[in-house]
Amino acid sequence: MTVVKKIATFGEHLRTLREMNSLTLREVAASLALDTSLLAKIERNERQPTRQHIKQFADFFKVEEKELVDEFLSDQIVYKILNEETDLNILKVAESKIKYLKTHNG
Amino acid sequence: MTVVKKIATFGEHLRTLREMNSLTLREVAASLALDTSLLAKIERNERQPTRQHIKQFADFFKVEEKELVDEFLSDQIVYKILNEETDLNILKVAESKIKYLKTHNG
DNA sequence: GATCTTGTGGACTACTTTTGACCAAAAGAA
DNA sequence: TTCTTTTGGTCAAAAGTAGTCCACAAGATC
Repeated sequence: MTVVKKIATFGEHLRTLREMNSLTLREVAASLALDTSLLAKIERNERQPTRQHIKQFADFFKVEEKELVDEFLSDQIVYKILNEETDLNILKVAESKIKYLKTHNG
Repeated sequence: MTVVKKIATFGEHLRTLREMNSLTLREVAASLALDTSLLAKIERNERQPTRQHIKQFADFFKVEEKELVDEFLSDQIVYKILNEETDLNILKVAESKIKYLKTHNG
């Protein structure tokens, strides 16, 4: 039986990728010309990665960029919902708005 | 048969409320002690309303505050998705993350 | 045409938030 | 202890946003 770690955030995902490759923060940071501390903060979700960062991570760890982008964007949505203390219903509202816009605007 | 206008954004909703009451931007702005231009921008989604604004609008137009808040928050999500050119799938990802967090954290 | 009203929108300032760098210190391994 | 890894605080700079002010365009009315 394989244990699959449930990954909840972009940062955790990133950290998991790094650990799966047995690399240290310093090593990865050096490879990508990033400040070690910045990378650490991104892994702890204390700083947001830029689009450029995400692309770098995807290239470096050989994963799909879209996979990381979606992880990042969904985090943003999660954060907003938890933070504003609303409920999951707004996801439905958002979904229908998007469908409406897509059929009526282009 | 009643024609129901499909409202897609917070701003449009707000404008519709105003027009249903046959009021001008200046009138509403004066009542709420807002700059007319700012109110116009909010109706056109060029400025984001604050929580306080939303409360004022709800009181003034006698609608549920939560209704307006949800409209506003869902707009934010819609904007993010359309803007980042991802797909509806991230709503699913976000939903499962939230459910996961709620069952595992509190 | 002159005037009034309504909504629009540019330009600007002030304010808030966020980033990324730097460095010190904690934590962990050997 | 010593070396390495990770964490965390601080801060200047950059980026983003709000709200104000003013001028203008379109439309209505006289």
